[in-house]
Order: sequence, then C-alpha cells, then structure tokens
Amino acid sequence: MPKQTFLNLPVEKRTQIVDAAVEEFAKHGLDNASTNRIIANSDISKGSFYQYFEDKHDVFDYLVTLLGEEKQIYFASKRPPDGNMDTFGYYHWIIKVGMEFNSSNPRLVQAVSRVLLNEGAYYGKKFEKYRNQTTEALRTMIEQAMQNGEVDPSIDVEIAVMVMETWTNAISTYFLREGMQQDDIMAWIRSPKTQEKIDKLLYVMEYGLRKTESHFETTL
Amino acid sequence: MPKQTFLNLPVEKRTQIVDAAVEEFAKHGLDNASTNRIIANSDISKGSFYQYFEDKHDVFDYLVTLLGEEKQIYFASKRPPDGNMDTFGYYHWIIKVGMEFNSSNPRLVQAVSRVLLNEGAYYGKKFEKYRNQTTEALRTMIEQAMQNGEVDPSIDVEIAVMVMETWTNAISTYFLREGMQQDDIMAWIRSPKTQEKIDKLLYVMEYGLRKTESHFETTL
DNA sequence: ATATAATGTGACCGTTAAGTCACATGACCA
DNA sequence: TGGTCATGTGACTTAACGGTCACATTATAT
Repeated sequence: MPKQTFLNLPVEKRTQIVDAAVEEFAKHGLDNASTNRIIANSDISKGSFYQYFEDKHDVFDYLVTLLGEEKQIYFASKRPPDGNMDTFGYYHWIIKVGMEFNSSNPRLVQAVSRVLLNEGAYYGKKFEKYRNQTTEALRTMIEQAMQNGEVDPSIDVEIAVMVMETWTNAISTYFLREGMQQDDIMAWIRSPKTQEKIDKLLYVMEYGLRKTESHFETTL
Repeated sequence: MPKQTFLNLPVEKRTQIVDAAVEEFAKHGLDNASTNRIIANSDISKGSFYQYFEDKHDVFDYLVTLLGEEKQIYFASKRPPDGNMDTFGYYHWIIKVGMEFNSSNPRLVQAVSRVLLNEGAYYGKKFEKYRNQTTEALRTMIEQAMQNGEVDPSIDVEIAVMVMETWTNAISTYFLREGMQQDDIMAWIRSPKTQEKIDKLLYVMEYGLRKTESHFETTL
C-alpha cells in the first residue's frame, strides 16, 4: 500500500507516476523493473519515491489493486445481457467482457498479468493471494454448474477449476501475444475473426466439460 | 554453442559446470541468473568461464540442446507400446513418457521450461526457434488426425495446435508446481492419483476435439 | 631442456541497482 | 513576520552485475 503522502498528491502527478510504473512493469516485469527508471520517467526525485512507496513491490501491489478496482467498475457497468443463461454462457460472457476491458487498459493489464501469470507461476506464496481469488470464484461457479447438471460430474471440481483457469490463462496469453501487436486493439478484439477464434476455443473447452458418457467413475 | 575449450574438458568438470548452471537457471530464471554465482558454485574462475562460453545466454542455449538430446535418447529407449493406436492415444503416450522423463531430470527440465514457458511467452523472437519445433510436430500430427477423421474438422488446425500446446503447457506447469515439491518425484508421477489426474485432463481435452456435431461451419 | 601454444586466474573497470540522509523548499498557522 | 512541520531533492553508500586483460600455470612438441 502506498503511503499517505502519495494519496495526498494531485491527480495529475499521481497518474504521471502510475503511468511510468505501468510502463516499467509492462516492459521489464517485476524482477527487472527499475525504480530509477520509474523515477526518471515520472519526473520525481528519488527521495520522493521512497516517501510515496515502501519499495518496488509496494508500487506493483498498488497497480494490482488498481487493476482490480477498474475491472470491477467496468464489469459493473456491463450487467449481464439476459437472465436465463447457463454457466457456460455466463463464463463465455465473462471472457468476452474481460477481453473488452483488457483492450481498454492494455498496458496495465500487461504489466500485471505478465508478473502474475508468469513470474509468479511456480513458486507460489508470493502471489497466491491474487490467484486464490479467481480460483475460488471459479470453484463456486463450477459447483453450481454441477448441481445444475451442466458439468460432467465424473470430472472432479479440482480438475474443472484447473481446466477453466488454463483456458482463461491461455486466452489472456493469446491476447497479450497477438493483441498487443495491433494498432487498434479494440478493433482487433471486436473483429469477427478474433471473436470466432475465442468462440472456438471456448467451444473446445465446453465440449470437454459438458455431460456425456464418461469412461470415468463418478467420484462422489 | 560453447567454445571448443569447454568440450575438451574432462567430464567431471563439465558436469560440475552444467550442474551449477542448471541450478542457477532453475532458481533464478534467465534474466536474473548470475554468471558470478555459476562460477562460484562450479569452482572455476571468471576467466575460464568466458573461455568456455560467450556469455550467460550461451550457457542457457547449451542446456536447451542438452535437454533436447537427453529427451531424444529417453524416447528412443521407450518405443511405442503397440502399433494400432490412434492420434489421441499416441499423444497420451507422449505426455506420459514425457512426464516420466521430466521426473528423471527435474532440475534441468525446470531450468529450461521456466524460461521457455514463461519469460519467453510473450515477446517472441528470442525463443521462437525452440517453440516452433514442437508446434510444427503438433501441426503435422493434427493434420494427420484430421485426415483420419479423428479430430473435428470444423476446428481449424491453428486452433487445434493451440489447444494441444495449451494442454502440454498446462500439464508441464502442473508438474513443475506440484511435482517439484515431492520427495520422490518418480513415485509421485507413477501414483494412481497423479495418473488419473492426467488421464482426466487429457480426457477433457480429447472430448473437445473429437468429432461431434459442431455448430461451426467446416472451414475447408 | 627449451620453446611455444593452450588454458587458468582474479584484480579490476564501468555500469546499474536499491536505499539513505542532510539539507532545501514551500505551506500553513500564530 | 517568524516558526514549524510536511514535502521535495540528489549526492552518496553499498553491493552486485557482466566483461576484460595482463599475467601465471600447465601441456605439448622439438
């Protein structure tokens, strides 16, 4: 968490610093990010930096919460299209709106995802708290879907969670790799070609999870 | 490629250096790996290091080819179980033998995968050559499988490749995250629980790719 | 035994990093 | 106006990095 001094700052100065930090983490990840460069690019002095934040990780943490807040606002402004939608449809909607959101904040998304999906991928602990949030949300969603008979019950919840996480990550990665190279990200996201690609990816996921004659025993 | 000087070295010394390098990359990734530490842990002098290798990347490249070679030898020693096996069965077999191989070389696998799957995930170019190899192999496999009518033709090859890559990566990540914490990796891999988990994951993948009534048009 | 080539060595250089601190500047209040 | 407290500043310290190079050591050939 940034210190009070930072929060007292006028917005222009604050966004100046945030922008520089976003750019730095997007370009260099967490480990290789340099506070010196953030300072140089945000036109504040070294002393000020340490009066605003504890250190590099403190800045990054702030960006993560910032992303969370903005995402929440964005989703709140796009309440679900219609009420009678099954879990897969809902997940589908989440993914698509999520992609739209990503397009409108590409650098911030890139800065955060890069670190959370990659650097933090193996040796947990450090970023567990962030990942656990989405995992929990997915789990309840899947449990619900199983009760509704939408998800194959022979696949245990653990696995189903992993599958959905895998797909969410894969699509994020696809977005970061392909989308970030586009001139107009928003247009790229909305193009029929991209939409179809995502549809197909989700289709593949769905028909692996859907109820069919499984050759596995139902594990309670 | 290491310089001739390195290749002339007695095996003990060479493995000493390789071990130190593997440990370093496994722990710190590519960017944060330190040649100084590799030198300290392999008991050679700084001057010698630069007489053996160009730089850090040169060492890493060597590890990648080393891993490739050892993998090839391992697979060669385990020729496929029986001849009449469809593509999914073959892929299944590949994954399982691959996991067994990983278990027998966990640190080397970790050192290389960590960099190739993560650090190299977005900003291609640098590691494209390594990734393209597997991508190409997958593509031909899938094309074959489509001709055999095993893979849903409404899913284009591109997508199918991405799906299979996604799964291979997901399982590798799972291995690195869970497996690396086990006392006896080999035992963990061979345990019915782990085997079932992998079976289920591949089952989920398979029944998304298998031929069913797709609601997509067949794109040629 | 001597000359020549190959290999080994670590002090040293320039660069960059994170973080500190004595001091300067400006805001606010009595 | 004078005093005090919050904020701003950049030179400085310490530490690590990659990489070089003059010199020492060892192996090989004559």
